[in-house]
Amino acid sequence: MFAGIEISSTRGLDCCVIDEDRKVSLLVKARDLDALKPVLGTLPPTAIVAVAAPSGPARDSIEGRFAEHHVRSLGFRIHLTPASVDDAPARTRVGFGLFAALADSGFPLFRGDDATQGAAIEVYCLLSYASISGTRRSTGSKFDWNRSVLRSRVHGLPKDAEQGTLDAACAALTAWHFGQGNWVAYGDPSEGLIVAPRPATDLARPGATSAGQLSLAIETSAPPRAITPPRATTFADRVVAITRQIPAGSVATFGDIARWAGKPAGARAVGTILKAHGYELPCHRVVNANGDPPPFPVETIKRLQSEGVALDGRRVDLTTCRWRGPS
DNA sequence: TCCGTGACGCGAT
DNA sequence: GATCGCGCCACGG
Repeated sequence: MFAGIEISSTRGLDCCVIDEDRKVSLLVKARDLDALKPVLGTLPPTAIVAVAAPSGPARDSIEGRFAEHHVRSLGFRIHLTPASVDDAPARTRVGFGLFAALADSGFPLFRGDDATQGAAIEVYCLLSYASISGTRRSTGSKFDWNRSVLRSRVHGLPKDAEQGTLDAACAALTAWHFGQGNWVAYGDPSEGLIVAPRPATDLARPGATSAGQLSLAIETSAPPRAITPPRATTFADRVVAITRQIPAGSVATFGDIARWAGKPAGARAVGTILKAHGYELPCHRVVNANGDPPPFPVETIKRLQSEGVALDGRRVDLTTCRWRGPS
């Protein structure tokens, strides 16, 4: 059995279950998570459950999850999941709750291991549609394109299926591909993987990817379970990138940068990294938590003054000049 | 692989 | 306030 679940913030949850022959055996609309839970209890322990929503918050505090960056590098405008649950939209929070409920029901989140039965996987429908069909929607409505992709691949879908139903079926089909071993995964296993059917063609559009930043090519030849180590940007890379963005007239603390780079406790490491990069970065705009600039007394103070940073003696006034962080 | 070092942060004194 | 101790993390020998 292969289940797919789509979450809509306005229309509730859609669930589609298909069998080994990709025939629809169950279609359910649930108003909320509690209404769906009884359905989860009816699934066999070996079922694969695909959910079209993020499985958890981002681990790093600035820029969504690595899975989403990888999918974006393929040209999809996937939403970035925040690091804080409080910042997540309602639909995303429902998704977190759903994955928790699935784990309770015996379908733990797939994290790239060998256990590929009785598992929950995260999917992204637009990616799945493209991977399955080998094409991207160019003209025409999204709805018509989705339906045409599914028409010959999922049997027994009602003619009047709504978008939510289609996406649930697409998720279920992705679960089916997963069950066949015909899948690839994007992202960081410890943070959350997005699973998709193995693409029929190379998904990356020429020019659509910032290959320098995210050279994350997933291995598309056998064995299918191979997951390319996802963390293409190291902590040091992110520290450098963030420091470069600090505007003149503002400063950031080592701790700020460590948090934005994803390691709140890595302030000390930020100092190590910045020291190694010397003059290529505006290191004078990075101060410690007291506002003391790094040890280049005269030069640093002069540069900060010329940029309009408020100084109390040789100490930066953090209350007025602290950068609010990368956008 | 292990271990010492350091442009850090924070709480305690 | 200053200073200390401890934890933290990347890096290099």
